[in-house]
This record gives sequence, C-alpha cells and structure tokens, in this order.
Amino acid sequence: MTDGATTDGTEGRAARVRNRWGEGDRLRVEILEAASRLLSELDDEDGLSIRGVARAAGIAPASIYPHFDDREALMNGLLTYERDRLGTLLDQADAAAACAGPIERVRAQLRAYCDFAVANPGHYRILFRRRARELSLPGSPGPVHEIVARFAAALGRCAHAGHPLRLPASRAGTVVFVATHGRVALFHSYSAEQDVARLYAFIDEVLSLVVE
Amino acid sequence: MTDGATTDGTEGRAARVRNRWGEGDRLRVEILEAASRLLSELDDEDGLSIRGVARAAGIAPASIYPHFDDREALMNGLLTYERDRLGTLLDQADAAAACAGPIERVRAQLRAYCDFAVANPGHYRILFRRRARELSLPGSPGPVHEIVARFAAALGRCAHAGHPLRLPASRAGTVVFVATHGRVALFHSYSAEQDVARLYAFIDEVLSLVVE
DNA sequence: TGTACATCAGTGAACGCGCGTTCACTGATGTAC
DNA sequence: TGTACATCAGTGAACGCGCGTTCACTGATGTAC
Repeated sequence: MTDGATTDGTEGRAARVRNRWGEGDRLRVEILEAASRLLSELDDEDGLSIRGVARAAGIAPASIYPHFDDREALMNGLLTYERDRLGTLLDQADAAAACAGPIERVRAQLRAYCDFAVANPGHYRILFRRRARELSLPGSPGPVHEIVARFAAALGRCAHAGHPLRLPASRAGTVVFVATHGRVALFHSYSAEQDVARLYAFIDEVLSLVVE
Repeated sequence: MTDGATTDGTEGRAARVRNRWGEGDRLRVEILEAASRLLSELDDEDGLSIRGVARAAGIAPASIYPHFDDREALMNGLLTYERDRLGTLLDQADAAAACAGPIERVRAQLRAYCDFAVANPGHYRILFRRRARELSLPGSPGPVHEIVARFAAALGRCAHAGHPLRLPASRAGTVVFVATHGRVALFHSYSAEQDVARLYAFIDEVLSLVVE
C-alpha cells in the first residue's frame, strides 16, 4: 500500500532476524503487537487477516500457525492482549488519583477508560464484539464483568466515605459503565463532530446522577 | 447451505418470475428485504455479500447492479431501510401509550427500542456502525440525532406535565438514549445469560435517575 | 391489423483478487558421543 | 576436540474458495407506423 508492492509486500524488506533457540515464543508477542498496530490503522476487525498480520509483522503467513491454531485463535489472543492492556491503564489511573478522594478515583478511571476507547477504536471494539465472552478464556467472566466490578467497588468506596449513592453500588457501577460504554460507542460512530471534552462532560453528568 | 448446493445455489430453485414492464424497481425492494432477512440470520454485516444477497433474493449477482451501484450503495440502502423501520416502531409505541401519561410514553418508546435491538441485533448494529453518518443520505443528521431528539422531546413533555427533570431536557434525552444504547450493546455481547426483563429494569433505573 | 424496432428485466460466464490453510523445505543452533 | 544427528524457527509455493464487478447476451413487452 505505502510502497508499490508487486506481489506480497515481502520483496523490499530486510530479511527478518530470526529468534534464537528456545526463544520461539517471542514471535507470538511480535504477532500480537503487529495485529494490534494493524488494528489501529484499520479501525476494523474485518481487515485483520492472517496475511495482513503476517505482512505487518514482517513474516510469512505460514509462520503464524506454530503460534496460533487458526485465525480465530489469533483473534482470541488479541482480545486477551487488549483486555490486559486496558486493565493496566485503569489500574494506573486509579493509583494516580489515590490521594484525591474516592469520587476523583472513579472519575479518573472513567476518563482513562474513555481515553483508551478514543485512542484505540478498533481495539476497544474487539473487547465488546459479539460473543466476546465465549471467545475469551474458559472460566473467565469476560471483560465486562471485570470492569463493572471495578467501578462498583470504586463507587462503594464513595458511599463508605460519606457520598451516598442513589442506587446500590453494584447497580450504580453497571449504570456508570453502561452509560460510558454507550457514549463511547456513539463517539466512534460520529467522532467527526465531537471531542473528548464532551465525553468528560458526559461522565460528570452521569456521576452527578448516581452519587449525591 | 440448507440444500446441498453444488455450484452457486442456483440450480434447484424455480426460475424467478420476472417483473412486468415498468416495474423493475420492485426488485430493489426485494433485494433490500432479502438483505434484511440475511442480516437476521447472520447477525453480522461481514457476511452480507453481493453474492449472498443475490442468493437470498433468488437472482443473479449481476442483477443487483442496475439497482445499486456497488456493495457500499447496497449497504447504504439497507441502513436507510432499517432506520425507517425503527422510526416507525417507535412512533407506534408512542401512539399506543398516548393516553397513559408522558412518562409512560417515554418508557414505551425505550422498550420498543430495546425490543427492536434484541429482535434484530444485526440490523441494530448497522444503524450505529462506524461512519454511519457519512454513509447516510447527505443532509441527514443521522439516526442518532433523530432518536436523541425524539427522547428529548418526550422528556420535555414530562417536565411540562409536572415531572421535573434533573437535567435539561436535551441532556436528559442524550443520557437516556446513550445509556440504553450501551445496555443494548452489552446485551448483544453477552446475551446468553440475560433476558429482556433486565433491559426493562435498566430502563426503569435510568428513568428514575433522570426524572424526579 | 401486422410487423419492425426499441426498451426493459434480468442472466451466465468470466476476470482478477486476497484470503485461510497446508506441506515439504531450509538453514541455524543445540546435544550426544 | 570433532562430528553426526535432532530440534528449532521460519519460509515459499501452492491449493481451493468466495468475493466484487464487468460484459455481451436473451427473451419478453411495449411502441411507431
């Protein structure tokens, strides 16, 4: 696409330096990173083909298969990879606001959540695509429940600290998460006319409804 | 798929009765209906190919082209078709609850909205897919603004009838719509463990937060 | 009324493409003796 | 220390498939005269 590739995009590139003995698993991470990068450019899971990921990673398509059984397995790997990435960002936001009070900690996490979604529309979408739960690791409650539980706990701390909620904490967590999720999804559909400040304002509105 | 089609699925079917002179436009509607039906089965826009729609409509792939310039045009036609369908359903729900008071009219429309989304996951998704706004008819504000404006107006009627809102009507309309949209999107991701009653309960929760 | 012609609705076959996946392979690096 | 062999990381070419799109066509129906 960027260079006038004639056959498979493999001709102009310097040969890959192969991993050392016993370090074959490093390619697995490189593949996931390449897929993640590609998803950033495409904003769309459809274009995320085995061949496309191989091109992005600078390897032959066949080299994917020792690490992922098939395309579906690759997508599942990517789901887990992105879920962990989002979880880490939320943890960091929570920790950074630790001394600013429980409401600010909720707000910080919600903003970090929006930031991730805005910066990574494609990554965000695969976290919530249809049947994400079935595809995630067996026994895992799926990304949604983890995140709802996180917000519910954070709101529970608010209640304990003297900021009563207008709903039980678990319900409040659901409402806050679901509303934010819906707002972000609309941002993705109509981003041309909006900016992140309006997402932040929406978060504040929802928080003001839920916590007195 | 259902019959053991060997080549293109066109062999076992009775020959199509072609439309009369001057009635060629009827096929356009048949194509959209076939695409809509196919979307119900697939729950996924990806499988909605020109060839697949032609199979579902019982016509040759080439017969699509007199009616739609290309696949993108077909998708745009389908978007408009589904948007109108949803708008009609909301109008009907609103009218049916006309004598039950303004809050019940909002609730009825929100429930109809959820019903549509639950019954038609694929159709619902194409209404909000990325760049839906650019793809819709030029000058159109897109499905989202129409629906937000609808809920804002319905909530405005509540305020007029003596049910004060905890936000300005337009913001309340946005919050209610966005939360419902988010909830429905999660329903689609995790429908296995949920039922419509929980969607209705969520609607009630959000309404109780917005209108005093 | 016939008849030549235009227009309409729709088709069948073909094109080139990118895809997922398989398979025999290459060559470097480790290990056994 | 050498050397034969096993294992590892990764490749290149090929397969069959469904796709979007094009194009010359077919046959029915209308219209002009």
